[in-house]
Amino acid sequence: MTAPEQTAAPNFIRRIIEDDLRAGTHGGRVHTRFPPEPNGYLHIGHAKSICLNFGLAADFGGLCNLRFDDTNPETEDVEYVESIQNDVRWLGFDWQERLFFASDYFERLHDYAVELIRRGKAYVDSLNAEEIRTLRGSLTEPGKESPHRNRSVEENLDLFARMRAGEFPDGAHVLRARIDMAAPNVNLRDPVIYRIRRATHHRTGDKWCIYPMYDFTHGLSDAIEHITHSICTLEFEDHRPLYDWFLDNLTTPSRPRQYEFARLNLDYTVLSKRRLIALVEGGHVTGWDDPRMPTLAGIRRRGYTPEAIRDFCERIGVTKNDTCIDFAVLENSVREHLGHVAPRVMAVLDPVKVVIENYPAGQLEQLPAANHPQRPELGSRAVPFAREIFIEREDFMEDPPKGFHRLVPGREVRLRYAYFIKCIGVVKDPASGAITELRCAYDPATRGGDAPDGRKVKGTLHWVAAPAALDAEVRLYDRLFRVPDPDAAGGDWLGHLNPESAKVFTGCKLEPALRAAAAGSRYQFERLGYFCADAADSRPGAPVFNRTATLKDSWAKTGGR
RNA sequence: UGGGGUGUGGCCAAGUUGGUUAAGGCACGGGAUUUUGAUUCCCGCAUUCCCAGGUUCGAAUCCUGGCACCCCAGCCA
Repeated sequence: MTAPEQTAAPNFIRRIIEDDLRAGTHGGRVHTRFPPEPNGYLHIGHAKSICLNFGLAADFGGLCNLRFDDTNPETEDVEYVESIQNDVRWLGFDWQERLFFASDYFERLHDYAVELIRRGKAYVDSLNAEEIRTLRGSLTEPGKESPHRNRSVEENLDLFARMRAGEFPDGAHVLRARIDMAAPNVNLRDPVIYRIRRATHHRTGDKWCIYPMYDFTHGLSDAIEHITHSICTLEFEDHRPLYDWFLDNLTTPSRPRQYEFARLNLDYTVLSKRRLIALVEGGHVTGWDDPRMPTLAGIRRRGYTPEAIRDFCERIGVTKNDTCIDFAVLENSVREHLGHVAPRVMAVLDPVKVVIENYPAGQLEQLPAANHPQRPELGSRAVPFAREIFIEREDFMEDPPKGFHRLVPGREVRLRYAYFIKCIGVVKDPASGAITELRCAYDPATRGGDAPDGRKVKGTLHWVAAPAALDAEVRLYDRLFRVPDPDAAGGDWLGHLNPESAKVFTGCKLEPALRAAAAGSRYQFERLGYFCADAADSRPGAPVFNRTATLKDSWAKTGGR
């Protein structure tokens, strides 16, 4: 088990567990589970649940199972059960040998259903979906009983057996719990617990043609696994009476309790499965692992670390409040982690050539550069320097606003780890007026970046020597939507997609050490941000980089850019 | 009066057996340090806890009444 954050913040669920432990409620055990349905990829919202469930188990000396809630074969697929396991593992959690599937319990679940029928607590209804809906009543009016509600136990047993045997077409009958059609909580109005569905299940194949519903399955699966605290999201709060009803009316091996917490909402993105699927299928992103997606696969490809995600989940807390987390909190978590572990390196995204007139042509010298100035133990590397280098186009201005302390005609700046240079000329394309080259002079006495006479310089620029530069593609990602809440912004939520969420820069100039960057490795491109070698598109010797996050930029904030 | 939930600073969130000046994080503002306008480091940032009454020597914490927002009528989970 990894990630037992020692500074576990207090929350209402921890308090419940502490009380249970004190009272010896579940025999002093803590056993949770993360129960995804394998019908989509995991996203950052699931990470909150994963960290909560596995984290609680770890902190209280308990266990956490991974259980797939695979009761709807029509929407589920092995592709998802694989990606989900992969993502949970990546996040840093281990379910050891406790990988379960609700489908493993189909036989037992079936027996529980039979037990319910025997006790007169369930019946086969032969109304169609439309009729059942009508009789269910409305939120303010009670429902009406089905004409089949009082069939005999024998008839119900017979019908249910024949449902299982495949004697009826899909939809012909359903098994319903016999509770209360007038219950103010509509979930209790004789909920359907089994339906006939001839679909090939990704695990049980064609063995079954009847499948149990979530409400019936979940609590019983929890009981079978001896789960103590079954933690789910708020929308299931109304289902808790049902959860309890099944456990109260059946003889189960244990008595789990359900608790609900608020799901995560994040600024400038969408987290509903339906929306995520729409983004993928509509071609608005390149796939589930598009670096702009809030999926764990996307976030991972973007360069986020598991540590950062866990830290984020720790910071946002666990409550029942309906909230929306500021995107900056997530960014802060990655910056903090990457700031500590990412080696520094230099890369010029939008290059403009600089010719240092007084530097010997043909000369190439190696200058030492720290891999992490705050962590000398991470060592240093040699960076080549030459007469022709590239600097960032936006680091030069002919007519700068006040406060701009980068390169300007006649002004001296420092090239990081190299020399002071002064701009002595600007070469432009006569036709367009665009700057094509800058002419500079360097001071040989400032090698390494310090002036022996103690003179100071306001700006320090990153740079890459032209003869040694590695050409590469770098992708700059930004928030997927241009409004904080795409659903509430009016109009079609897709209309709020940020057209600039992915900018591809080709011909970027990187320091040569990056040629060896392994796919997935993360760096800080000095003064620019954190970048990660794309795991899918990088080739040996030819990495492609994704921007994970920018560095904070107080100059940009003042409107300097 | 359908049922269930939630309301503490811009965004999160401690605080819950009523008792000093209402934690902390993010964001924001100011300052120091700085060969990344980054990092780090200080300092500031709710006389007030959805509102209105009430109980009390004392309430974010108790009572009453409002208001706002979220979820529920799948043979989805």
